[in-house]
Amino acid sequence: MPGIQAVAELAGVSTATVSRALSGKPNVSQKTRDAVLAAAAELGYVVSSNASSLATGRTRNIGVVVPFLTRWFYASVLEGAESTLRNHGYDLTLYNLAGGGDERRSVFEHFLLNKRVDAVIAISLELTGGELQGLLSMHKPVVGVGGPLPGVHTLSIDDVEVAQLATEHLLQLGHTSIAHIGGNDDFERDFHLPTNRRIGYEGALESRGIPVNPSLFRAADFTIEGGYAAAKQLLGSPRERPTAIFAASDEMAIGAILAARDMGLHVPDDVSVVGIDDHELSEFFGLTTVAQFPQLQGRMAAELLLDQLHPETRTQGALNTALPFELMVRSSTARPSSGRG
Amino acid sequence: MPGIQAVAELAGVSTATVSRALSGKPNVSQKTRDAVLAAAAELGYVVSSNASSLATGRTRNIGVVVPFLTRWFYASVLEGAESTLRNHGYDLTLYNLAGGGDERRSVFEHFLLNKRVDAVIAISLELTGGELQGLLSMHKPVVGVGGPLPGVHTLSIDDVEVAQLATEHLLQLGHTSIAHIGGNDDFERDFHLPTNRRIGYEGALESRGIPVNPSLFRAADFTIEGGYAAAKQLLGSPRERPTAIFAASDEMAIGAILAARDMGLHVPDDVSVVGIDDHELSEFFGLTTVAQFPQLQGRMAAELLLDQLHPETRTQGALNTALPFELMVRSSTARPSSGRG
DNA sequence: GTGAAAGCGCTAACAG
DNA sequence: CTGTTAGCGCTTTCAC
Repeated sequence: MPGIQAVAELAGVSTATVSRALSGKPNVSQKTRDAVLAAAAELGYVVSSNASSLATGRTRNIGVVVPFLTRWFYASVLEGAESTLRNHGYDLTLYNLAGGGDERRSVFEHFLLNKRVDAVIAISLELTGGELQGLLSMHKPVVGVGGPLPGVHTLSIDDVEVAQLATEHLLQLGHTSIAHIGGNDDFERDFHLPTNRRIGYEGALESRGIPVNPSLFRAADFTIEGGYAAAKQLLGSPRERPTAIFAASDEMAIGAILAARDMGLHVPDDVSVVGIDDHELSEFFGLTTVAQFPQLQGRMAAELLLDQLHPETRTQGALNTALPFELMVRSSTARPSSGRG
Repeated sequence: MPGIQAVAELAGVSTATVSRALSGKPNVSQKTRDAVLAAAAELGYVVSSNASSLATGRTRNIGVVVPFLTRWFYASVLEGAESTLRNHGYDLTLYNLAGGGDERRSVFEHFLLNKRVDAVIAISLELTGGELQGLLSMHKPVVGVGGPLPGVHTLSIDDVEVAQLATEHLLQLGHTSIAHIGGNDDFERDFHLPTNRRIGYEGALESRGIPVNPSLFRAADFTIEGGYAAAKQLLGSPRERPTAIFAASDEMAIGAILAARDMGLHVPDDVSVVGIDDHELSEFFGLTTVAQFPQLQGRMAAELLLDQLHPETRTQGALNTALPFELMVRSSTARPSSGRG
């Protein structure tokens, strides 16, 4: 494991010059630079990032905190962030909060407890004032994904808008009896996502003069299983079986499709289903959905952060950036069949 | 951002004592230790892991390389590793190879290029001689999950055995016409997993004197979609429709269940289906499967590594540890119905 | 354009 | 049990 000294000796220059040459600093003659590069290559020299970090105060390592790892959505955001960061020469250290309980505190103390990261990306996590304070007081830029965070750059999708779009698609097809499978309270912490989507849904109905029917709402846990159970309730109602279901996530929407099938109902003839996400399984199920592009979200978060880390390139923008979304119409939605109510 | 010096002054001791007290070293009087702890708390002092790493040569950070992030299986292994590492005070830096192409080389050069990690966990990755060499020559312990790696501690499941168990379950129920949906060549790199599972399947058949019928085999890509397509082929055969399908993964098995349903076949009455993994969706689909416990695998890998990092506690074991697996019988398998062949 | 030297913040002998 | 003193391996003024 040769050090910078060894390279310096081999190249016949000082360690200072080696450092300059290797980090692409301007004040080095081409000739010297070549010699240093050759020497470094010959010895297989690699800088010690610790030593370098200690000297510069920057680690080229950023922390990413996620609430779950095994859900497709979060894994995708993470994937987007990881590849972008690595392409820029940054490492990513991962903190997963899924364990619950003390995990969270331990993670945030970890962050503060070791200045190993230059910055933090928080995915779908509503940081507390204290957590944010801690990070910012150590001059660690923070970027949030999923909702607004006071005083921090964030990226988020307009959940109200997205839900409205999904519902409008159903309305435009002619549905008037539209059920909604929303998120339950456990997910409210996460920027009130269930409430926002429900607001969008209700708003769309009301703007068409359709009264909101509370019995057409069910809360679930964003899983296929949860969506399945909720849909069974909804579709089993003998009196007011809806002709369409808008689920707050694709996984729940897929659960709804499976529930319909199990009840002998045909999608979309008997019931239309629309979700949100564009989950990897959605195409397979022919699910109409509002796509949000999690990998892109991860990438954008990483880029936003890198921007902040390199003020010379800084492109100062608004504090909260709106994320793109798009209605993907597939085969799970159609006009309500005339044969039924 | 107070340094160790500030704490030393406040506590009225030397920096060496602060260091000792804070890292729980034995030679410190209780009284002094308390004073130091108090001072550190008062100042909100946190060690600089860089400085510490530089001085000790150890980073308390370990690198984890995964081939994919968005597949439930890998995410689960990662989750297991992350939580146990963090519980032991280690950070995890993540390297995802899903991008393909140059990613892999860049990652391994990264590892060698910065001594930021103390060790590496490679998940379902058959490292090349060069990659291994590089790591080991820098004295970085490596633990592999998923298959044997020369000269390195590894954890792996006995794929032949697992496949045999799944197939035997079907045989014991009385099936004789058992199809197999295996993995395609893209997954061979990964410790020949498809081949091994196929060997187990064929071995089980042969030991019962049932000839292997090549037309009852289909290769797919481990996804629901792939399993669906393969199963359609298998079940659509007018002459030799199998009474059971053994899929090399739960996702493919779920695809098979959905295919059967779409063809109007009933599971398990018309066709039994068994998979491998115990995927998070398997219970929902009532899928009989051979569970392998990915989170546990991650945890065990982390523990094995920590063992190697702390030789004082070292429990030297075999180079390759067998991972547990277990048949979970649910409702997708039953005796072949007497009404059919 | 290049070298000398002073740290970055901590830990680990070595004394005492 | 505690303090002194070297570094760990690099970067960065400041001179030349």
